Amino acid sequence: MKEEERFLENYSMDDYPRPSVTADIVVFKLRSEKTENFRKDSRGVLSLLLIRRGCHPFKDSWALPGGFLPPGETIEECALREVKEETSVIPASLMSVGMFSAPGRDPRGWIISNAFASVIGSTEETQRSGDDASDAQWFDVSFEQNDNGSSLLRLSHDDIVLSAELYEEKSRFGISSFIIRDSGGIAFDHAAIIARALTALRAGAKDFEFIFDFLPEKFTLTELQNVQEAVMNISVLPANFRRKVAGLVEETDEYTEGAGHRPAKLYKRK
Amino acid sequence: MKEEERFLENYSMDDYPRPSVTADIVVFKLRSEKTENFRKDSRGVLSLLLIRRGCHPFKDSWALPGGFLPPGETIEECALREVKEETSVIPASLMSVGMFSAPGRDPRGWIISNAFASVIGSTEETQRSGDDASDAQWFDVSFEQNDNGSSLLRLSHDDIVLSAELYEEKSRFGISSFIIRDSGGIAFDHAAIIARALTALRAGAKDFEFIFDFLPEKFTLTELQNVQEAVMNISVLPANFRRKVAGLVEETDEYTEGAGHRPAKLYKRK
DNA sequence: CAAATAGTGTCTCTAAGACAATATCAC
DNA sequence: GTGATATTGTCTTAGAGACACTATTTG
Repeated sequence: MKEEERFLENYSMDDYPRPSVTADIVVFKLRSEKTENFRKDSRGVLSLLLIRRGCHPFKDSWALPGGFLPPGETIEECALREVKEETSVIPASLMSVGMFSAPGRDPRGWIISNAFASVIGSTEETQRSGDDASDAQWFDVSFEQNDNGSSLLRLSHDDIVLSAELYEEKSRFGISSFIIRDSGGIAFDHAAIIARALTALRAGAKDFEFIFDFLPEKFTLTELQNVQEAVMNISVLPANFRRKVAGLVEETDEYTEGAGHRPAKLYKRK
Repeated sequence: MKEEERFLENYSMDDYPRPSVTADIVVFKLRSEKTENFRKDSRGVLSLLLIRRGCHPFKDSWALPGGFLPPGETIEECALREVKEETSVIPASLMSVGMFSAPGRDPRGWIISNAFASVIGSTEETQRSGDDASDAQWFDVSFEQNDNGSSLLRLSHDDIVLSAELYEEKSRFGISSFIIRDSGGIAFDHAAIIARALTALRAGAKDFEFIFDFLPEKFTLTELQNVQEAVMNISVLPANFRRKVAGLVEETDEYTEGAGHRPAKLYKRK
């Protein structure tokens, strides 16, 4: 083993070019939409966090939160730390949605990014995060995937609307990636990252992997159904939804009150 | 925009530490097992490609094929190139199984790896790849996942047997990763990479994403079933399997012959 | 009571799993 | 014919989707 020790002593990383590595995170949250009618409940709207860039490149454009991977950290720890720094909230889930490494994706040079999707719950405290600083805002998400592979991503916050146009390229090898036709003003290749994160989120929501993470500890089944519908952009019948999640939840003794209609039993995740 | 140009001119990547980035690939293939009885068909065995390291570190240990990401290449192109160099065959599929970035995973320093799973078909030509050089060999795969989270990975080639012991750590955040208890002599953290690749392969095989890639263009339904069974380590009833894949395949006019039993119709992927 | 949501019962259709039976070739 | 695999038919059961109906609260 002396030989190996000697080898390692002489080994220098500087002999080969190295890229900078970043973690970019798509932070999802469910925003409660206000309603005019006192009897009508609010619907959940899927939203994600964007940050207005204060420095070059893409100064003043909207971009995903993220940052460079420092030595001594795993890429997951890095992503988690960045979410905490940007939202001051610990996310309920974090999933990798793949590497983005196309040459030229960053004008600063050779910078590749590992993208993550993360979900934060909609409790009191998290509702405020990203709202105090004008440079971090929650954008409502609309993502329509067309049958011919093209898709439209619309992110809106008040009168700010970012409309990106993409198409999904299914290469051989089972790797499908989104190509940006029109970034809609979203910085870097972040529109493609968001599209892939949404696809991953919807795949996860189909088997109920993430839907609980959007809600507080105790919730009604209708609230849970709202999450599912907002994430997947579908609508399902209450009776069927309840049957499907019956095995995944646990009753509590508590009920909602004061809503102008029949109270609902609160459930916990099993 | 002058301002941005000036910024980019003054920007230097050398101001921040950067890791080396590699792509490591788990190349899967189905090996035909010889049979003694002239009437009995051969069964397929799932196997993967390992390379005996000729240089430090882990000299003489078995490791996954892979290499450093050079500038101007995407990580997928890099993985694809490495597979071609090692097997002289273009893989039928390539899927990312995630980033491995734990500090200390490589004794040479800060080196992080994007791992891929890839499948090559079992045509005449591919059967020879990896067999000519004694430093690249196909290892039969046995991967038993226990209910308590521990799992046993056994790779064998002739009298070489590598037995690794791992356990699956399901952290919060939905990220589950394999921790190596005993590497079984497999270099670096490659035992954990293989475990994750196998999990991804099995998940894909459940919805028939990859099973066709193991076979030549024309195949019998029994051959297809053998792939499914070898990859998932299960056994299914022929009648049910045929019904399930009926919509995914297309008949041809050709049949197998000379097998000592009823000939089978050849199918193509639809 | 009216409006709105909460929650249950049940019908149909499809798909999965199990099992039995028949078909066809090479030796 | 025998031994092997190929292929089809059908019974049962579980789950998804659709729809109708009942229950409960607040203004």
